Amino acid sequence: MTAVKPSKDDVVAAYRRGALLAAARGVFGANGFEQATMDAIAEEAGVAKGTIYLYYPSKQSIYDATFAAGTAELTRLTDAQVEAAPNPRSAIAAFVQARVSYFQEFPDYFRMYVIELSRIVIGLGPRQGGCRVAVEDHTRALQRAIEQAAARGEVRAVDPAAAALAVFDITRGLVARRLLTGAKSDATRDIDFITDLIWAGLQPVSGAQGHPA
Amino acid sequence: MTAVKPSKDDVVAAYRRGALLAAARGVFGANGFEQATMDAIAEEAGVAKGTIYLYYPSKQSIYDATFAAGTAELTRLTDAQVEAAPNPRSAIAAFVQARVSYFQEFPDYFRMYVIELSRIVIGLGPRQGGCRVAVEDHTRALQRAIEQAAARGEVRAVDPAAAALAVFDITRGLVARRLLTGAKSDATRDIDFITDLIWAGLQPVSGAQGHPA
DNA sequence: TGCTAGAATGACTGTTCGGTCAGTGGAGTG
DNA sequence: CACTCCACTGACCGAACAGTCATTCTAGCA
Repeated sequence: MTAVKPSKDDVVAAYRRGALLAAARGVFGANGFEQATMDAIAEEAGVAKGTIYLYYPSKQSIYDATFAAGTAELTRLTDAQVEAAPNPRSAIAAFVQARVSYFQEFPDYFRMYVIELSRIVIGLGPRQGGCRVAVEDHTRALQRAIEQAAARGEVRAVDPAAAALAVFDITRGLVARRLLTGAKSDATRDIDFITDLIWAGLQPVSGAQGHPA
Repeated sequence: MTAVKPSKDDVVAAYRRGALLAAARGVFGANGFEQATMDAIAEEAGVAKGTIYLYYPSKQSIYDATFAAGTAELTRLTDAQVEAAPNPRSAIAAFVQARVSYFQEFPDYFRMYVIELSRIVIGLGPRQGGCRVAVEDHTRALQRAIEQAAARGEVRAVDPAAAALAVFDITRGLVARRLLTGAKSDATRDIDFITDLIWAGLQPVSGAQGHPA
């Protein structure tokens, strides 16, 4: 509400915060939360350790800020692409495409993301709720697309959440494998494979009844 | 080669090792490698910390032993179920079923497993190769089943490895979600959903050409 | 029962790392 | 130029923890 004009100091502070976040993403991505040290982040950012504490009160807080920044951007991009898709099949493709390319652009964020997902499973995530919501957020647009398609009879009457999560899981696995093998190749083939597999899997009629002997 | 009869001491030692492994699984599963402490494992096992070092030379080594034990068992069970399946569709169902039930029985192992997979992505896994192989091992039987089905024309000519990994990924996600929500309900519905989705997705004819407008 | 080997113990050590704060230097001001 | 202010620094502190080892306990034997 109070519309203060950003002073020079504010701008400098914002810049510093951004630089710290980028450094933190590199260090956290390369080492995970526990193995990452504040000294390493400081060195990466080219400042003294104490300086970080002028901008973030704790290791956890800079971690959270780093993760949240990436998550917000990823969600924004994914949703935009999915919602711009002209039809359900394209929506699936768009979902996979958006995430693969974002993760490929920021592999350090992807590493943080993967670790965070596994921390949730353990139950010691940073505020257990925080990231659960993120997964649901990331999945929501796709889920809605599938829901609508089901309503229009373009796909089987499946649980849209389960189907969306399946795409989510496969995509995550794909990105992980591409990152590991250092795949620089175009991801189009992989994305098409996933899209085909799921789209075919969701078709109304065929296949589902093949439970012989 | 040297067939020594197991002495009483050997038996006691084996028992002790087993107890330590079970305690370690609980602690590592609940905390992850870094957060887990040798003191906690010792307490869980009801021995003094020094005792652990009589059986395992380091924290890393007891971790590795714990993880390897679970992995070997999981692989054995999965392969057995998949190979016993009478047809490809059942093979997929068997794969998912075997893993869901094993993970459900040993949630602590599942937590270690998930963390280990994410460590690989970071690149600082325990012997980077160690677990890569595990994923391939776990996937191999299913992959072969899909391969054969493709050869017989029962499914589309897909990349069997990619298809198997897709099932792998979805299954992992399913287990994670069930663990999180504390789902005690029968997993049959979920397993059927995955099986239907993938089996339909692999069908020879239909679906794949739905790229309108 | 007394003796002994070696299993088990847990206090201790060295190190690592998150977080602190007294001190410094340089930009802004009059 | 002198003075002030504060962003920045990095040596330091205390806690946590892997791993050690001198000591204690105990099972098995004579």
